[in-house]
Amino acid sequence: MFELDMRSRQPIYEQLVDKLKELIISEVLNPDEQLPSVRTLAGQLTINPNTIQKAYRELESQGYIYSVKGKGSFVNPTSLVKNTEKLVIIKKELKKLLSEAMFLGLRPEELIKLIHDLEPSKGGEQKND
Amino acid sequence: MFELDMRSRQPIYEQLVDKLKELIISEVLNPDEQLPSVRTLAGQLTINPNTIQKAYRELESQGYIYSVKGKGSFVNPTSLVKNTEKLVIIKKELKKLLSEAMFLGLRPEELIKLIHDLEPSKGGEQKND
Amino acid sequence: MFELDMRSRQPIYEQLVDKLKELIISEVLNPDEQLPSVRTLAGQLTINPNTIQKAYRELESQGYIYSVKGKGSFVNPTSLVKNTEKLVIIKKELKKLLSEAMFLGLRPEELIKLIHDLEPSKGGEQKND
Amino acid sequence: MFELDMRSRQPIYEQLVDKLKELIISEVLNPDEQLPSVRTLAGQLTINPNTIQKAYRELESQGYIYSVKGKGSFVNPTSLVKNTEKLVIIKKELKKLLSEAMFLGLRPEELIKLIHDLEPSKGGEQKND
DNA sequence: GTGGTCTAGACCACT
DNA sequence: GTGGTCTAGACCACA
Repeated sequence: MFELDMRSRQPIYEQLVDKLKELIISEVLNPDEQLPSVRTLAGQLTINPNTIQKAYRELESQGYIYSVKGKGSFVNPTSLVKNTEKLVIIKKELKKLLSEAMFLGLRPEELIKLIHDLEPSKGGEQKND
Repeated sequence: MFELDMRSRQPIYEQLVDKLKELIISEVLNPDEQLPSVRTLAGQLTINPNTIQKAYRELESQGYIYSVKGKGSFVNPTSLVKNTEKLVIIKKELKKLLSEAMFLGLRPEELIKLIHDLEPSKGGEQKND
Repeated sequence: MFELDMRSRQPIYEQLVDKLKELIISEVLNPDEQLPSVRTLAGQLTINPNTIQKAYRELESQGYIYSVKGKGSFVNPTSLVKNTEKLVIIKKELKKLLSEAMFLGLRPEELIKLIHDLEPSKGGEQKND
Repeated sequence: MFELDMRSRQPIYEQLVDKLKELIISEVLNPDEQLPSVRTLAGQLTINPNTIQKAYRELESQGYIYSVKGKGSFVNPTSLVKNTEKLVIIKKELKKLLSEAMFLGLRPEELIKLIHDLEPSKGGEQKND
């Protein structure tokens, strides 16, 4: 299910955050759906439960999920996630990446294609590599 | 010349890499032009030469510059930079950022605007905040 | 009657405590009035009786209700609730919240409005969201 | 300097977050001032460095401080902290606390006094019990 | 069973 | 030296 790269420079918990965000954004995980428990997921991925906790906590503070003691962790309804401040930051990062990509030869058409692939109508159909 | 934010979360050497990439991409620094030496740049910016070294090494491994022992570091002709493997990675990152941005409510129009801002005026006109 | 948010971060028993306090404070529940029994309330809300128990125990230790073995739980006459120690704690918390709110830009006028909203209509008129 | 209650129900790291926020809000700690290092503070308080880290990380994600690898943790300029979403939450909490306080006999005058004590002009003069 | 806190101790990345 | 990540293992609170 999850493919973690233990040798990556990117911390494991961040990889987890990214993967889970992806699943939430692409609506593979639906609002109020329960996530695997900290311990179960830790068992499956053979990593320390604390690492999963850290990822879940990060997702919670970013508004993607909520956790309830004694019950579990759940996906937040999307309406709660919207954060305008974050959008500003992301746009800045996009700008940087875009200029580098175009320098390296990314053709605008490809870019447009990339965008269309992400249109909401597609809802999780697209390949992921 | 360089404005480094010593208070930024982003490590100084990464800021340097980004700035230098920008200058190369926007062709402020031309192919085969010599970069300032590690020591002089360190002196100008009043930071540790090791930090500059690290930035130059990173740029070299990414193909943006080349170093000649005893002479200095130089900008690579752009044709050599066009690294398809790198493009694949960047496209993946773009995809991630784009889908998150759209999830958070970025309107496609804004995105198109972002792209157009970068394309025609490639000579370094655009503001960067 | 009670609207519990099963998805809230706040433990269910605490939500119960808050709701019941509200009802007592706004005098919807009058002194010496009997509260619903643990079991019936548990049945109505379809939650575990232990959770109700815990809420009642908490309210009792805070002086808002009293329990009589074999008979049930009852609202305390308000005079008994006036616990100066408790007030000290609450004032401390208020101070903390107030200073943070003002640091984040809460204007004193808004604060005054908040207070006036609570004072005159004490009978439970105000909206609670 | 810090008085931590190891027996409190409130987690240590949260107590730390509160104390540090207080110091930042009351401008005892000034913008860009360096906080004690994770290890030093851990040593002084004889608690685990990880616990300090957790507190610092929380403060960072709330915008009160920023941390730089290899350099240390620093107080953020206040302008960066302002977060409107958080204000909404705080106002809701204030409402709850206020109604409880008034039920317990807090006189409006005392409340007004509390507010005046916090006016920016006072800047950290007030007693803290 | 669930999430959450804390410790002790190791190791990495950055300056 | 600094912050940051990760593990192993203990214990608490909630349902």
